[in-house]
Amino acid sequence: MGGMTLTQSSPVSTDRLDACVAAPRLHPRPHGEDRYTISEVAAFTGLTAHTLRWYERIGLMPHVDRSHTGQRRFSNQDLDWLAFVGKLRLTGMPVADMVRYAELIRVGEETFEERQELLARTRRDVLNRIAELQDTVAVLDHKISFYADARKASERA
Amino acid sequence: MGGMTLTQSSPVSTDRLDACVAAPRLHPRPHGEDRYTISEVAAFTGLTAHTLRWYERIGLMPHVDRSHTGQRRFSNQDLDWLAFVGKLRLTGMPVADMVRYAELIRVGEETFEERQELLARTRRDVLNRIAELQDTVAVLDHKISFYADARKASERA
DNA sequence: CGCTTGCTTCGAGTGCACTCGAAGGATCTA
DNA sequence: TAGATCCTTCGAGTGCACTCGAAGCAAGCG
Repeated sequence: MGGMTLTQSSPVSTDRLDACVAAPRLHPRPHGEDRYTISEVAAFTGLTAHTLRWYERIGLMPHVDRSHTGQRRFSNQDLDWLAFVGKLRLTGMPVADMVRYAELIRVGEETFEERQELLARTRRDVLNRIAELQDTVAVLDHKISFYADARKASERA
Repeated sequence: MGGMTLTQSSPVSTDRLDACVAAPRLHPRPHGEDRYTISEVAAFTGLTAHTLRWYERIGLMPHVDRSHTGQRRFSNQDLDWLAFVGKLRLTGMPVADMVRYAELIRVGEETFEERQELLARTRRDVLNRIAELQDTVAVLDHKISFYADARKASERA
């Protein structure tokens, strides 16, 4: 697990309104020089070249640019997208759902509503997940303090 | 996924101090009648009988009682344990780590410290996970409001 | 010029956590 | 006493998300 240093992701592909806004040095190279090779992207994201090609194959990358000879050239937007995918992965969202979202982006602006709904559903799921985890922390705290008390008691003995 | 209705879990096995305390009706049957068959437990937890036996096989169940003829009879404590395991599973903790914890319980009270440490580590991990998820929610909010704005704008047009 | 990196396609392997089925027998319940 | 439920052991299958290797060839770079 190498990195995924990139964090702030802006809406991708069809919505490039804030592509360069409020992002001082989030990308390895500035707009204009953002034509990364696959191994560069692998280094930045911690994903392998194999996995990056696989993402593209299954439709999880909304179209990566190519050099005149057919080599992949990833852009800052692609990096943003990958960072976003990384976040979604952390939520446990199945890859199939991410692919769905990527498809909607490929289709165009008429899918804004559906995209919003998908993200809203995801958001709801993530909040539920957070609640579950907080619940778990409570249980853990309970048990941890039990052990703390027990050990204090045995010291006193 | 059937259920796992049980939620509050009390320290299990070696620490039965609060076994019946502050738990008015958390268990299907009261203390004394808590000798559940495997299919009952399967119904309560949503796990299959296969999975319950598998948990035992790999050491994830600290010793289930048996009837005089060798059939499993689960106790309320076993149910608590299963509920706890369910919570840990939600955190993404690998089964091997849970087995480790179960082993420590089997060994006895001299492992209190190690158990406490293990739980503390887990707690830390869960808190990190929560932070990541909150981060993700922020990204999601960002994108959702982008789509909301975009759709409002297109309505105005 | 040679080495590294990249491309494609194909297919197999990995790790995790189940999940299921079957054989062959014992026990429980109505 | 019949049919449901339980036991054991064994081994295979599933789904997900990679992960890797190899073949065979094109391109980049020092």
